[in-house]
Amino acid sequence: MRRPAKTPPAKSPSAGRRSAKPRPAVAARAPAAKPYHHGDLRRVLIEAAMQLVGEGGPEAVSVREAARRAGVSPGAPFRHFPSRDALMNAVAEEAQRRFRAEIVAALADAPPGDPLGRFRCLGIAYLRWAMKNPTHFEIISSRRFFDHDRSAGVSSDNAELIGLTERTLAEAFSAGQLAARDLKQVQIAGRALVYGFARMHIDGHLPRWGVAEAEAEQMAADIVDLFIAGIARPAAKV
Amino acid sequence: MRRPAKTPPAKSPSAGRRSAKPRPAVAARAPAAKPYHHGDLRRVLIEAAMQLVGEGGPEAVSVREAARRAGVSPGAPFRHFPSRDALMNAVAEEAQRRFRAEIVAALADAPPGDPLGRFRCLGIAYLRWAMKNPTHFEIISSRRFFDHDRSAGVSSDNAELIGLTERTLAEAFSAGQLAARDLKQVQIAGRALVYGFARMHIDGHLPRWGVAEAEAEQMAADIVDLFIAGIARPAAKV
DNA sequence: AATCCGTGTAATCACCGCTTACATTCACAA
DNA sequence: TTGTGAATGTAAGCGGTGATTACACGGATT
Repeated sequence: MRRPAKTPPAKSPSAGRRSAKPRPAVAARAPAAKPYHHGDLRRVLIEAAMQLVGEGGPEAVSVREAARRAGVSPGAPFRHFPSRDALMNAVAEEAQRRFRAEIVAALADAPPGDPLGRFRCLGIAYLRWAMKNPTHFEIISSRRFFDHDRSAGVSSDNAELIGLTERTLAEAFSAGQLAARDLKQVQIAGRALVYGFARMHIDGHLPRWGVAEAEAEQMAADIVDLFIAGIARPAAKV
Repeated sequence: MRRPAKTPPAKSPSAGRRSAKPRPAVAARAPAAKPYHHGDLRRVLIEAAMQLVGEGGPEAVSVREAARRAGVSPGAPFRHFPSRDALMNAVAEEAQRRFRAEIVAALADAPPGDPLGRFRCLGIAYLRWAMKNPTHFEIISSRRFFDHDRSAGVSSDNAELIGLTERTLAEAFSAGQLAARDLKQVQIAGRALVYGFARMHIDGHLPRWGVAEAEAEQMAADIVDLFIAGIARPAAKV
């Protein structure tokens, strides 16, 4: 369902697959990770699924299509993922990992002396990634693909990000850069702001600014600055 | 798909339907709208779909299940909706209508003298409805179910809401209640804030506050107040 | 060398969206 | 009153999907 007229009658692209199986060029080169039958189906499936997500969003991912792209039978993926949702979980974890990596990297470039500036940097990096990878961000957002609280690895990724913002905010407060009193409120409001802007961008709720997205990114920065100006101590305004 | 073991073999609940068709009690009472075969299938289908959305989110809606609940054959709905998406569009329009109605009603109760207070009222009403009807809000948000720009009726509903906030904001500015300069930025930031908070609530990104949701609602109000304090002229703070 | 378990295949099931051909029944008019 | 056309619903079926089962293969262990 939900993919009615995609590959019409088109004879199976894997005809005679058995004899001509590509076998990702892992012969006698290196033992690699898992040189079993396929080589590394699990990873290939995740990559295929991520590609599908990038092409048509989460709904465009089907186990069969991922199997097709990996060159295996429709039932093979179920040896690695008990269900489609499990595959999506893996995809979401991978996306979350990349998201976190980029945020942390961006923050590493920020000057350590100005907590509020680092907070701003955090928001900008967040929005930049979300707008550049809308479908992947969509997966991360929706709890349908993993529980942010459970799901070991991802939980720590996400928790680390939240902890990072909390710490940065606390430092800004200690440095006397904040006028706002309740840090928890500020933290949640900040998250809601960037999350909302990112999702508005994804969901098509933003005016159709220039196709170049430069305007959207400018607006993203403006929004973050507006928020920060709102919580900053008047004398310390940037 | 996506509903593997729901109604097991369970014999069709519509056995012998033909003779005992309920016919929504519209015999000689009143001409009603469309007392055709079924009575008013279109509306019944929309209501069934809305119920399904309320039970399991947008993904849980299937044309066949809606038809089942309406007591008609699986193909019948396609006489009224050319596709599943068209049905979802109708559901979304209905949800959007109710959303708009509640917002407007809430604003009608607000004192006309204080634009910024009305703006706050807008945000609170928005969040209250979104948190009380999470799945319906989800449908409204996702552009997959209708283009907010096209889709006649809904477009006006949505545009009206946006226009309302713009006007309220402009009034607040004229009244000297705002410190922020760029009204467009403020408007988008405000929308992003409430949209983000609502979606965080839906997507499970908020701490598990009390089950009573009272805490979430309190936090929602706090967030709105924090934002308003951030854009308000210092002397005019509420 | 024999065995075992992880992996992939083939076949199959129920459910889905959607289409087509056919049956029914209301509405309007001669 | 009686046709007749259009609106509505039914039955059957297509291809696609997630998921399960029985079977085949092959590297790793003994």
